[in-house]
Amino acid sequence: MFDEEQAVDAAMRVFWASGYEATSTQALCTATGLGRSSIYNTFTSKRTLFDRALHRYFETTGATQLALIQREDLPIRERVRRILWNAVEPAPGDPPGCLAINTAVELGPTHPELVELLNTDHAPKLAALAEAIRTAQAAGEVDAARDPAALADYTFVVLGGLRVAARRGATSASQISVIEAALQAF
Amino acid sequence: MFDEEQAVDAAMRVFWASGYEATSTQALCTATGLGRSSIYNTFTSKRTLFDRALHRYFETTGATQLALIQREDLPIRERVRRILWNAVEPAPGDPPGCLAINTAVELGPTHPELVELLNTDHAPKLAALAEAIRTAQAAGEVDAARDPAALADYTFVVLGGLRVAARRGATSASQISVIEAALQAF
DNA sequence: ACGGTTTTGGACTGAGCTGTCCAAAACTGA
DNA sequence: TCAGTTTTGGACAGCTCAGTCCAAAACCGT
Repeated sequence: MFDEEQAVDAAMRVFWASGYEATSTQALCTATGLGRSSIYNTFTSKRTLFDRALHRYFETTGATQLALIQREDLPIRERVRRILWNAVEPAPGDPPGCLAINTAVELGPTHPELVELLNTDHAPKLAALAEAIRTAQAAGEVDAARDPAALADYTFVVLGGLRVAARRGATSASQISVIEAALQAF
Repeated sequence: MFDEEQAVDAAMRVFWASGYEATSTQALCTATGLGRSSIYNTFTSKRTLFDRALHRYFETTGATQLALIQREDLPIRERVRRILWNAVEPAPGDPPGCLAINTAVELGPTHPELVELLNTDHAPKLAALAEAIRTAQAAGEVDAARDPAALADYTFVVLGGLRVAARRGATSASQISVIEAALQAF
């Protein structure tokens, strides 16, 4: 009767902004514009809806991120720069930070199955970036002595750090200067 | 009647492990070994106890961190390495990650007064590290063209990223290789 | 030892939470 | 149009939550 994906999207933004525990089912009803029946009929439980929201987040952000990693027309340093820039130019209407990181921080130690979910989303991006760095090394763009997997890991750790900073209201200027500092490691 | 600091310490670890919202007052009673009366008599509310816990976290971790930043007998790169190593060798009995970062992520966007609190703790460490880097530049340890404040900011962003990774159960090996990659930026 | 204060255990309160239920409304195919 | 199914609103149930209260116990200076 209603657009399911649209409802998941609205729920996603609430979880993203406020976290899992702090989000009430009432807040989800308000945000989606649906009644409790509709939500529970369609999504079974708050937790299931959260999982759907997380999957949607992966699909929407993961695809563009992966595409960016594999843009071979750009030098690797530029690709990494643009990955990190996602943390300084949030799309309008998006809450600060990153739902995946919020989830890892809030629920990681207490919900191992979510950690696994986060990892299965993360692993291919990590692998793709490591592979891209390896190619860049062959082309002489990056010092061949460096470990590509470590550099890929490093990149996402910095991205995570930027996303944490965003949750604290870091200024764009500060984020940008951190990115430039981070790129010196390449 | 009981050791107040010890109670705050126990509460701190529960908040640190599970987050603010997911921690019930009952869990705080169990962890501290106190009854509800004692807790509410002494700490007024869950939120006040959380603030106390956060302050305790600042005092215990902030002091050693600041001391490390100012250890002029060590080269700056080594000091930064040791700062970052805090994320790979957690003290036994400490939950994974960092209470300050967990708080920024979980409560930052919805509780601006906590962000302010986090910032007043963070600012002096940032300033001290920037100053230490400036001194290191004068001694020729670090490229003088780099912006000390940006490098200091960068260091703590990486630390934050490592702490997020720790919440996802990152291996020590991965954390260490990220640290070594991060140090290349200096 | 003892009167006065402080602290404690644990029952209690009211609010808010997730999830259920059902009758009415809306939709469907023929 | 109309029987049959699906979806919806909103009341409801059961539970857990943060916080209160009070009588009993523990503590204290003298």
